[in-house]
Amino acid sequence: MSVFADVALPLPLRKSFLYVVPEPLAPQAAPGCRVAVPFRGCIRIGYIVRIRRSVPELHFKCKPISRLIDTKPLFSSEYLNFILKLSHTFYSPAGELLHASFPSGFQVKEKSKISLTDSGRRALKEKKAASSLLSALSMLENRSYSLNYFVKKIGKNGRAAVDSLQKKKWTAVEESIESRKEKAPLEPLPAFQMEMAFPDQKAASEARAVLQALGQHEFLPFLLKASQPAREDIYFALIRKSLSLSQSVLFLQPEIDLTQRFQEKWGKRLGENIEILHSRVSEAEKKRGWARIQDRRSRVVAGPRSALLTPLPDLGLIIVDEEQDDLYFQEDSPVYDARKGAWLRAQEEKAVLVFGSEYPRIEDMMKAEKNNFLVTIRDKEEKAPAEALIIKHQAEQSLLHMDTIAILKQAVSRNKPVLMFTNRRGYAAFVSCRRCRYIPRCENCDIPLMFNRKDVRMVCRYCGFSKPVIHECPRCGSRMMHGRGWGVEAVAEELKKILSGMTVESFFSDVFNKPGDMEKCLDRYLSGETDVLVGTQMLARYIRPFSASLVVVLFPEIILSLPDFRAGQMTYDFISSLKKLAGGTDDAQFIVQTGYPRHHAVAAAVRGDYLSFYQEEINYRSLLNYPPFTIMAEVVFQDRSARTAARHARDFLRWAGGIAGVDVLGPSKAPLSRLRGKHRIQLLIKSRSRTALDKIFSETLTGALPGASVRVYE
DNA sequence: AGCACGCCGACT
DNA sequence: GTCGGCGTGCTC
Repeated sequence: MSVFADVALPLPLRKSFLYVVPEPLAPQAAPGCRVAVPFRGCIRIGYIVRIRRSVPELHFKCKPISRLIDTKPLFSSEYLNFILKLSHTFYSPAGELLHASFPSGFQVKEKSKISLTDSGRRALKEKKAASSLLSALSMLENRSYSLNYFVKKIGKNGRAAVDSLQKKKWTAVEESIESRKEKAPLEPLPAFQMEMAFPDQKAASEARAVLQALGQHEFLPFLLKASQPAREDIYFALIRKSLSLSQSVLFLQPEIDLTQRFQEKWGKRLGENIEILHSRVSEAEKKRGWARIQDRRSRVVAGPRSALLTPLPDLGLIIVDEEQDDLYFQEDSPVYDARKGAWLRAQEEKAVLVFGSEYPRIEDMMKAEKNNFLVTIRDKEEKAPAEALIIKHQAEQSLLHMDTIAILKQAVSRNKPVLMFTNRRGYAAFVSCRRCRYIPRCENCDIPLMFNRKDVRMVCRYCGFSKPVIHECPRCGSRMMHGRGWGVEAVAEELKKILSGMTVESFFSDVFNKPGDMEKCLDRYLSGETDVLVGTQMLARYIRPFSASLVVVLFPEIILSLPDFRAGQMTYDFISSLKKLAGGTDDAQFIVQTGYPRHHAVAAAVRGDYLSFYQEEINYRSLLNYPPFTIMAEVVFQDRSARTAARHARDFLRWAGGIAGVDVLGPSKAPLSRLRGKHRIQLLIKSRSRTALDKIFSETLTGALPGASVRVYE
């Protein structure tokens, strides 16, 4: 009786492939093992995701696995199940997720060789084959080739040709896999020293419920609503306890820089137990780190969303800090939301899950309240918070209201450090013709080009496309092309005029040419050399709380105009993250200049009144049937040709529209209707239940969603 | 994805 | 008449 295996390949294919497990390999072949398999004439590396003793009648030829790479599974069954659920939830290829789960330093290369057999030699001499096969045979007369190279070399029909050569036994394939051997042995680990002093007993005791959950080997979620310092204390206590229980910890943060700061601050206290994994860590270091993790020598893995895909033995705790941050969503394939991923993984591993935020995502807050896992920590006695003020001003009139100017002048004259924020990069958000309203757009993406003053170019912020700025309108010929919308550079320029004699600097990525430029710019501000620093929300990530005497936010309502049900949350997040920076001195001020002073997201964020914002937002979402009141899936079909994208969308609609319990809206153009040269057609699915949504994305549809990405909101 | 098949426009 | 465009379907 044969044994079969479902093999997931690291390709953007949403299905696995069935192979026969040859008799001798059967005892060791298990889910989580890597295998080499014949696929389209080539040999490829894949992952066994399931072993089957029997299969239904097959309508295709099931090929045998060529080689088993791991005799023991590379992934635990918990990890594999987590990946399969993640794959199912986000309709993301399991093979790609598994492939991203270990450093490329451990990945094996396929090195199979093809050569002529004796009967092949005879066939060549007697010329008893079709000419295409003969020419392929003659290539092998004097030498052997790497299989994958040979297949390409014969060109057209290469795969079919190799298959028939093999069937006739004229050629032989010597399969071999090259894995890069570990050169240096793992360095011995220094004696483990963990600082025993407890940072803040009080904060930790308030989170007693969370601490007690550790070690129970049960899935227990928590939403920790607390300020950053209070959260840190609790995280430390939790990590410490997990380590004492010999459990591993996964610590996720939205951004690499935060992780680096975490390492600087906590690394020493946690001893050598901590492993930082992110894209800036070198491959060699990642490989060593990975080995230490599998060895149980490192028990804490910290990193951004991608760190979620790190197999960890005895995982007992997952922390997702700043959980409201949308950077947790991975947009490029394999697509996943690390928040949902953390949830699925904690469930599978029976671990404790801690979401932490000062102003949680509405969806998570509601879930936590409803299911009673919200832990609110009241603030410690903090440094003097800033006086918060809203100044009503329309963007069209002038950049700054006279009151804003007065406050600015006063702060600067007293040598106070000032930060100013806008959420537009560059000089102007876009350029337009005053006469005919023509707006130059990106050739690859359907968005207006941003005007970048520094190099007198118009650039696309999505794909980087740029062209020299035009002064004459290509449509009506007028010379009335003007920049519109204040970007960081334009704000800085305007400030220089108003605050003559003061140093004003812009902070955003395009301004920095050399590595280190950014740090120098920050240093100039922190040392007081720069009077006013202007930046986007990005700047806030580099400034510590309570370090500015005056923070001015310009027109946060730009976010509110986005066609996104989360715009309110984004606005609240934007304002709150900047409000944190102001304070420390008695006369510190936080100013928001806006045309919508009464919008609930703006007003509540300025007051720091999360609960009232939450109530308003919940009402709005309930009224309009948005998550968390429905599960929403946004399916975007992308293709170079608009027709293909639309056809796929229609095919999908035909299928999804017939499912009971879901509303399908669209197809329509996606908010970014063209991106990097690809047309984007969107469908929105609103579903009451997960089961109905699951039906749409069930196995029956696997592979039938070409070029589509799915984003699930719940 | 990547590749081969198939069916319609401008050319040695 | 063919070369090649890309639209279509498949990979166990």
